Amino acid sequence: MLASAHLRIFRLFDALNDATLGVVAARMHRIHYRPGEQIVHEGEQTGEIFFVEHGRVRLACTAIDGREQVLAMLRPGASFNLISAFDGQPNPATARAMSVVQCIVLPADTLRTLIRQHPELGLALLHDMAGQVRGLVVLVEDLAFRSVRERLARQLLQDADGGCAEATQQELAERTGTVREIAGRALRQLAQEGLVRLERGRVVVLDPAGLRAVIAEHA
Amino acid sequence: MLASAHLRIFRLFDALNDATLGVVAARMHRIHYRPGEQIVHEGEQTGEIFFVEHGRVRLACTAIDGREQVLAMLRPGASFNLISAFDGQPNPATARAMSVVQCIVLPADTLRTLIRQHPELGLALLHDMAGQVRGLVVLVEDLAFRSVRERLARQLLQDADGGCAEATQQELAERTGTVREIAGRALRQLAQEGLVRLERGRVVVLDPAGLRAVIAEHA
DNA sequence: AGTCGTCTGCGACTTTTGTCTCAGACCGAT
DNA sequence: ATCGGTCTGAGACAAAAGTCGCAGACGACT
Repeated sequence: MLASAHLRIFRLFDALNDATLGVVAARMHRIHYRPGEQIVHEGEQTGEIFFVEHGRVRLACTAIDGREQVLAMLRPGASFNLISAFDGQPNPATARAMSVVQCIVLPADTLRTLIRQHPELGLALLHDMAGQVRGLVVLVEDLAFRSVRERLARQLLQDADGGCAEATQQELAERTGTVREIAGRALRQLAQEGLVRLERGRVVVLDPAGLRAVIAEHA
Repeated sequence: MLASAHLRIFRLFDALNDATLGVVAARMHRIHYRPGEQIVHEGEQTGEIFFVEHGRVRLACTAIDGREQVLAMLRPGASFNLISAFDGQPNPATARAMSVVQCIVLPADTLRTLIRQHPELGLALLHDMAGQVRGLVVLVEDLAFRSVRERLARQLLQDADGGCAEATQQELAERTGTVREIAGRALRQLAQEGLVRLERGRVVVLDPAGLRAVIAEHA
């Protein structure tokens, strides 16, 4: 059984007291996913809201030819499927577990009634969703204005916790909106310039300042 | 003075009764803008929420080199600056009047207190914002997967109320995320194929079905 | 009617990105 | 140790997008 304490890692619920949260917890259940497993599929409509407890979840949309564009990488504490839950339309993106993932699931109508009782929760969600919009705007700017090289540099900086980004070139390509070969080329060039070192399944960032310069150079 | 009736065109306020709406109306004021005038600037933070009463408003973000990427074209009934209002961060986009525009402005904190009193309003806003997210995801898919030709075809279809799109090639280029020359080329090709006719400041759509075929051809 | 600014047409050229193809390297499992 | 799958390096080529430069056309305004 889920206890209210489990939900405290989600700032969204800060506005609710323990009693209320306990009632909510009773309506939720926990699901586990294996790496690579799809959690929600583009086009389907589940009517449920997911909260990431452990692991990494990738939100991406798929083209007809199979290419994928990553919209966001979610960490514990984040939620997804909100959009579909609030406008009732099919989900615009696919969510996939990129590691062992543990999620908590809440029916959308439970959340709606909860908002009616606790308007603060609605405000928190609006705050949350505003962040999502912001992230998408940044992505649009990236795709519209910047070269693969620049996008890659950004991605590496953002992705490199503790000096190295744990991702294959294929994965980096999808996150930056291009294909493996192009990402590989750009990475090799960055490596030649001494900014990164390439290893199998990871990229070690040697010179963060240099990468930041790459991003700015286009100006 | 603003009357509550003026606010009824915004579905957002459906949940409020006339008395409440009257109180809200007292807090709002109306502003007019000339074509081309900037309403909110990227990076600034106004703490106000705008509702479009009349005219067309363009939301766009600007690159360092001056190129613009249009995020959305707003019609009467739409709102903007919500994101900045709810997370307190600077506005990610510039809003510009593309015609004579009349807006109603509401302080963000008034809206917040209003949501606390009427949670339904929060739900309505969440619904609204979900639509915004959806629009951005579509834009990202467009930029990532489709060619200029295809994006242009989409834009023309979506834009052509009553058979013709009233926009310069420059404007169409910005909406489709490219430059004037490229958009011009693609348009001339579409014209040669008999799908559209080019005129000064407008594009007449001759064959909507043909345009839809253009969008699908890439598959 | 003339002038100015905006809008358009269009060609030559460069750069960037994407496609195709193959070979070698690495890793885990048998 | 060998095998198969995944990951990577790399080159040739094609296509798309962007840049530059310029000329003409149209409209608004004086």
